[in-house]
Amino acid sequence: MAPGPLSRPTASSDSPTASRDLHSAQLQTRSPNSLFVMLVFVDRIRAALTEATGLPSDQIRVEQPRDAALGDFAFPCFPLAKVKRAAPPAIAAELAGELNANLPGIEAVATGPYINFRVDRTLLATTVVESILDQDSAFGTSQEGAGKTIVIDFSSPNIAKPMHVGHLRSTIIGASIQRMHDALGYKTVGVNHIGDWGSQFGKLCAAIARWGDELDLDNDPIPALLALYVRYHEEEEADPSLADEARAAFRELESGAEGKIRDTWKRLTELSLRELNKIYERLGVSFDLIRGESFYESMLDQTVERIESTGITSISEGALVVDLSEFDKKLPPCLLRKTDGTTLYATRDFAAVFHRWEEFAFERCLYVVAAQQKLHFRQMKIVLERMQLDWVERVEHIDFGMLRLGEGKMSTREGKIVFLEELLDRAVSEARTIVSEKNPDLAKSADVAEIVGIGAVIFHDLKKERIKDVVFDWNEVLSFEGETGPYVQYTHARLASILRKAEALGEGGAEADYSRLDEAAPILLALGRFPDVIRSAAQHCEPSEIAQYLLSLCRETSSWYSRERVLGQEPSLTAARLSLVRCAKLVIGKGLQLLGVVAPDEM
RNA sequence: GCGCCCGUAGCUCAGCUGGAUAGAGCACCGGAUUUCUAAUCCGGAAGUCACAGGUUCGAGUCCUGUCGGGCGCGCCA
Repeated sequence: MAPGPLSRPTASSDSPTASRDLHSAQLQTRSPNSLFVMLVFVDRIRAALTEATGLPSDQIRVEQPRDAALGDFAFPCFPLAKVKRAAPPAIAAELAGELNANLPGIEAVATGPYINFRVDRTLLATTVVESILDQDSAFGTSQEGAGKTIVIDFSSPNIAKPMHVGHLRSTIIGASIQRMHDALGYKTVGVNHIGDWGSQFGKLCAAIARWGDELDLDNDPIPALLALYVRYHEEEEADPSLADEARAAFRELESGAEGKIRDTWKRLTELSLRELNKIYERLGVSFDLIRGESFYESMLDQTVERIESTGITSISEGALVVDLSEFDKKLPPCLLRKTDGTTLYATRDFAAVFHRWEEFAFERCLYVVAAQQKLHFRQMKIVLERMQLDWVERVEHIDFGMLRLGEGKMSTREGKIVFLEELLDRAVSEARTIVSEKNPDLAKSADVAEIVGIGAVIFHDLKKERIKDVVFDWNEVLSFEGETGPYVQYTHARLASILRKAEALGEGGAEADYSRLDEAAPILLALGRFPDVIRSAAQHCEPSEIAQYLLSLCRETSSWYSRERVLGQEPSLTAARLSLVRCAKLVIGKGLQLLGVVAPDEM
């Protein structure tokens, strides 16, 4: 491809989309009373501390001890040292006694300058397990976002180009952010702002006008289009008249005139969308709206007029711009119209954001777009600010790091590229090999291989903080051991297997004795944190928080079930452990679903 | 040149609004399977948290500077 940019340049050098159904059997957002389990304990501790210290409860920070052996929660006494004019360890020792009297079921122990709290194991197990079983699939969800709308612009590839690994990030991250907000009761609108407009399509239409007869667009059209695009670029260098032709074609397109150019463009869009959807389907991604830049075509004039009417525009070197240098000397101007009168990326983004505001009155409008475009969004926000729109703050660029293939940027032209389809195919094929090795008798092994292969790819992309750059490495993506998606899926499958066996053996009917789950305290504490994790991840738009949480939960769980046997114990013990298994499976499954990874019951 | 982002074990990464001896995975060494999937678990070895200052009772975490890497800087998207 061309050296050119993508619609929303992905984390590489090009860009495209997906959705949330397959996977998202959307979180049901019920249970308005859904208690944040750990909050039950933390609130009590905080209240007791308020009582004992006189500090306002919002100033009391209850944290987790470094070492879990110390306790479940901790309160550092340093801030009290000044007020009380005593050494922190002395304060801790003094407070511990008082706290113990006021916190039935929670033990307070002074350790140096800290007070560590340990919840009674039976109380912990009962509270967490019952809370989860009670809320079932609604566990972790809430209604805190009810009545608020979040618009999420993600994936947004350019049409007429193949999707490559660089397009994965926006798609996967955006879809996950949408699911997290769904879980919190927000109304979410996932928008695929596909790149179906701009001078590049002038080029493509001109190319088709010249050589289109040689094309077979019905079968596998994208590579053919790509070749055409590249050819146009090459010949353009020798013959500058091609550039004029392309410009003329885009001008005609943007004029709205019906005719050959417009027909060609329509056909391109349809063909491309069909291809894109194949990938989205495999990734389990869907959109509420597929609105390309062309959707805003009819609004461009009024958009420019609207900005002009606020008096902040000017003409610079023949182009219509908003000068930003008085705001920040370092900032280049924002271009709204080229010398030839046509619009730019920014113009269309303004049209889109105005339209979205009018349609949705969003709480937040998130742009899941590569960090490379920081300047673009910064300029956009400053223009909105200068227009004195009071909703500027709701517009946020959710940026993420670039994906590179070893040296330098990806370049379709130079063949330095990994196509998305190839990546998915290889991952699935690798999964197929491993499935047949590890579990030759598995019934639906082909389905499982698809789930595991794709799961590995998605999880790999989401486990790191999104701002970090990624150097693409086949060995890393195709790894199914250690901190990977398949590891989490495997943990889920084994828990499912235990439940299946219990069912078959008719075990678990007895009344559970939760006092027997003390060995599982780390798991219970982790399970109880889940609702908080979702909330935090959504607020930060950071799927890696969920991925990291799942890894640590799975570590605890795997370690536990390698030590403790569930089936065939005393009935009350088996029942208690089965309940724990049920809870862990539920949370792991739900966490994976938020990431867009399918949780298999067997693999 | 200017601006933004990143810099934690050999490699890839965690480390919540600054808090108690910096945690995982991979790779390496050594163990665990007549019982719920060994895609697993347990143990060992491995770090001057890029460097230098500063703020603080306390800094991997905040501030400044330096170095290294990435990205961006008007008629592309």
